Amino acid sequence: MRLLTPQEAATLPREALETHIVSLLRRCPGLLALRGAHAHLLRLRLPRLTAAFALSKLLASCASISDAAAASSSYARNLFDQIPDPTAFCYNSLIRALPAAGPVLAAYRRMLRAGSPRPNSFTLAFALKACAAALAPAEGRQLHAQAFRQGLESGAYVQTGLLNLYAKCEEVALARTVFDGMAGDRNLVAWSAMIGGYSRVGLVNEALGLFREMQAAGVEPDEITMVSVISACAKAGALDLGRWVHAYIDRKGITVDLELSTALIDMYAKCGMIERARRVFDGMVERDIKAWSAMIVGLAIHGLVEDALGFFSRMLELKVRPNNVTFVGVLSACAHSGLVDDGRRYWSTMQNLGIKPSMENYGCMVDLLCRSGLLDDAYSFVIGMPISPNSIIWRTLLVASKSSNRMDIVESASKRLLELEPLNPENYVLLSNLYASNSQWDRVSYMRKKMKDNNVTVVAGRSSIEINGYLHKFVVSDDSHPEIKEIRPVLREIADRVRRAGHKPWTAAVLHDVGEEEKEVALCEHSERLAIAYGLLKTRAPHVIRVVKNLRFCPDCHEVAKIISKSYNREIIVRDRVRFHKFMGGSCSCKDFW
DNA sequence: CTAGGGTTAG
Repeated sequence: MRLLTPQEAATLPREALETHIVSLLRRCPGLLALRGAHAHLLRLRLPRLTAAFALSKLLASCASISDAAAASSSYARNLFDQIPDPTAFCYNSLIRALPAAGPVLAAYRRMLRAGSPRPNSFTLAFALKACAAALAPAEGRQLHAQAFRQGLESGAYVQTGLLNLYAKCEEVALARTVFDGMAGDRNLVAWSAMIGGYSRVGLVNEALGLFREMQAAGVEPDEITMVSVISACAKAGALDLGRWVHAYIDRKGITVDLELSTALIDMYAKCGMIERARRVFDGMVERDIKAWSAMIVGLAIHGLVEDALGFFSRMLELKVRPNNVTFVGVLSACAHSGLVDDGRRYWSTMQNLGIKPSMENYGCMVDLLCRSGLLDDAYSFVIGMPISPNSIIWRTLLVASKSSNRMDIVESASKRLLELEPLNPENYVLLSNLYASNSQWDRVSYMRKKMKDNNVTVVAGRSSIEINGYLHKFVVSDDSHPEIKEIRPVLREIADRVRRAGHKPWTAAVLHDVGEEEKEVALCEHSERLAIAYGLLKTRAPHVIRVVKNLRFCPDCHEVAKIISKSYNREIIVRDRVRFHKFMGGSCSCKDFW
């Protein structure tokens, strides 16, 4: 577009000048461009009112520019301070441009203190969105109270803003309260936000149930709704459901856009159908870094290392810039097949690309070194990390030190782990099992004592299985399932077969502090066995029994699943959260851990 | 000027 000269600007009417300002700012993708436009507008020596208009519009543009939030937000603050009588629109724009919940709340309070203008529903909607993005429910609650005080709580946008805030912060019950309060005017956005909230925390049946309710209420889903539904299936490993939902998407002619495709790739990969994931990926018209990353991570999960690395180079050739998540895929692929040198090379590639390693990236490197038996390298790598290692990293190191019988590393790593997380039951399960398998009984009882002293109780093992589109959940020794009477005999038979197969009814040392005779009961009522029993009861071969388990350091569930598989001639896959041991060529089975 | 979506290590 042609820029105006000051002489031209002086002769133009106000409307024309404002049009010029608006279309000029529309062309500003980043902070630099915006500053350029700002300088141009200053040169025009606009009349007072038009200048204020320009500043407001400049401020509004700050929210949508892509530059580092910090730089653009301080620029936005500067602009705001230059506006003599900021309107509500100005405050709203400022709030939109601020990066964190704290500053947003401060700006909101400043507006209240000024007395005028009053916040409107836009103000609250923006502020709530900022709190949701920053995962700051405390600040959000304050805004919730404010919404009441300002009489703005009934606005549709404020309500969905609140709903979404709670949903994003995983406060599902609060989100539901808001949702229930909306009864009459729930629109597609509200339904989607609520479904997304359930999906985020893994309440798949609730997400799916609400999805059905939504349809019954005559609200037609769009691609955004379906992303949440599909990712709920991915989280739960609900393959049949996921396929049904995919078919539904096709049947309804819902656009499978970039985000939905990515969700589908993730779902198929996490549910074990990597070929379908790949087909979705191949069918995409555009692929951004998240799509590539989902695909690469999916391939890595399945141990398809060459493919994962091949996709990575193809991605680089297409000039798509990798991010931390991409390198999680690449590095974990290397770790899964012992490619230490390649892993190290990718590590420096990452640094050369200016990507600051995330905790997960460090974790991948530790895992890579550990799996290759380079315990000393792994240990010095952990010690040399510029950020303080988290508990996952210490546990990775511990498990590997145990397999290599490096009790010296176990010693110091366990110390650090318990300092870091003295209240996490997972750590005690891990450590006491570790010492038990090394016959260090004094250590085992020390762990128990420490647990007791710290008032730590063990997390129950939880598993789920999908039957006919419904997810059945089981907890250790849980008899609340409506069909428990039919499940029990199957369980007993499983226990018999396990014993006949010569499997020692050994179980986690602290998980069940029980006598010998009770041990077998505890063993046969492990959650995954309950789930497998239910699967045997409800399905016939060749239906694959897929069970999802919550605990990673579960001592023998995969081994037992294998025995049951063989004995019943059924395919049984036990998956812990995302990893399929079936595809790992044994490299990741519990046997190696313990 | 408002609200809902996808990828992360053990």
